[in-house]
Amino acid sequence: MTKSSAPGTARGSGPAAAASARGGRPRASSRRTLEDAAGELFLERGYARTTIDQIAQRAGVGRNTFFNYFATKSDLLWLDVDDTLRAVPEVLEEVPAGLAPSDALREAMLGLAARHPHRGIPLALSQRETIGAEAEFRASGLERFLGVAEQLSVFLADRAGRTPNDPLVRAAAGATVAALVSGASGWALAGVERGALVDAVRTAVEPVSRGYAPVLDAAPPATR
Amino acid sequence: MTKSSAPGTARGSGPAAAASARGGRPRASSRRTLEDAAGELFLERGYARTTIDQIAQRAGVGRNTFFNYFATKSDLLWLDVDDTLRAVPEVLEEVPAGLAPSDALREAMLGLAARHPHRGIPLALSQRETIGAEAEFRASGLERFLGVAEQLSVFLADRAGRTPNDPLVRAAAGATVAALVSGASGWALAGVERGALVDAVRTAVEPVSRGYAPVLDAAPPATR
DNA sequence: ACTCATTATGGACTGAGTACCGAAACTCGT
DNA sequence: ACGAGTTTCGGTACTCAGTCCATAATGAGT
Repeated sequence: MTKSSAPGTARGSGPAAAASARGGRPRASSRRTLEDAAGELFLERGYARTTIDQIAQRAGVGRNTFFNYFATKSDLLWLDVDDTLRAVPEVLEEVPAGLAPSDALREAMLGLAARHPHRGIPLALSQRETIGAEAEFRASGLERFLGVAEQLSVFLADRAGRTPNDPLVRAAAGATVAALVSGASGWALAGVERGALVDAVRTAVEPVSRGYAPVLDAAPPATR
Repeated sequence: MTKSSAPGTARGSGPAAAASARGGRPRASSRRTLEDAAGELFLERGYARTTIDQIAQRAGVGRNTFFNYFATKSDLLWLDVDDTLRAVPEVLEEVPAGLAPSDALREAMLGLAARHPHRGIPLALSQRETIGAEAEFRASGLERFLGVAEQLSVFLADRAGRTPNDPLVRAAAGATVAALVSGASGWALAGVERGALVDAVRTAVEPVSRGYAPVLDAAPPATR
């Protein structure tokens, strides 16, 4: 890998983290400037042919300042998604406690989808031909959702009275997230006339939830 | 990402590719030497702290020769798995034609598992503390299995009379592969007393297959 | 004024991956 | 035996992401 910067720390790593600290030099509002500069350059010359130096330069900022805001170049490809993904813990807490594990799984994904802004489609996807970062986009994306899968494992383990390392739990969490990603990317790739993200996600995730229901909702093995 | 080198081209990219070419300088049997040197160094100093130069040097070979055999440093983490993954197309062809799509999905995964050598556990997993390449290991692994998911989408589309881009198809393929990975890594992480890989994979994949059965095995939408 | 915390920035460094080029080593046709 | 074509080997040089470190700028609190 190299970096990754899980969504939790992604933006958090930047100056935005120390939100309400006392003193300190004020941020030159560079973050948004950097995003914009990067967006322009990606459209102009493509992702691969854009260097971090160029981004920083266009933003009128030092190269190191870039790394103050983003841990990785590829973080720029996931701006909106990271916003949503950072809300995962919160979303998981909001899932009603009474639900069967398999239902809780589905509802968690729907809750996440409901949070995502309607226009929050990664540049890399909506302008894929122009930006041309297929490979790096997928790689950096997979790591993000792997993080989600891990959180989901813990959540599911709790709800199902099993351990997070239970193979069944991990498989269910992984498959669910995979379905989520498929649904979401299908939605994102649909034209302007795409429906609601929640619907796309439901269609994709439902079967997984249903499939794991018999094994997941049954009483966990006696051995704890 | 950066490189990736899909399993199909992974080894193929190296000299081993031009198997039965006519003339040319003979390979100094370096491939295996490089693998061994890398393995030693990874155990000695860990993955991250091992440079390609060091590997090449210990193997008594030029740095460039390394890249003749491996496209990426992380390829070294997946030697055996790549062998198995390269057989995916073949495995898919061997899945009986009469099966329902959801069953075909499961059988494909089992067929793949059956091919994998019993001792084929990535160094990075069996020696994870020593090697310490968690992040890069996962990242490079995810890409590989994403490749599998894509092949599986095409396969499934064919078997289900749908298109490979059908959201349902992609979701099913993705979820299935996710389950496969969960099962396989659970198996790999189990101690010496692990059972058969096929069994672990079956347990993980079964529910997904079963879950998608109703939607997948039904007649595809009239519109094409 | 002084201290502390935070951000900005510049310089230097590591290491992966790429490009290019010429030399070695082998096959084959003549 | 010789030359042509082909493949591997290996060196030099380069690009660029990401890290480290030291220093200056800017503000809040006392």
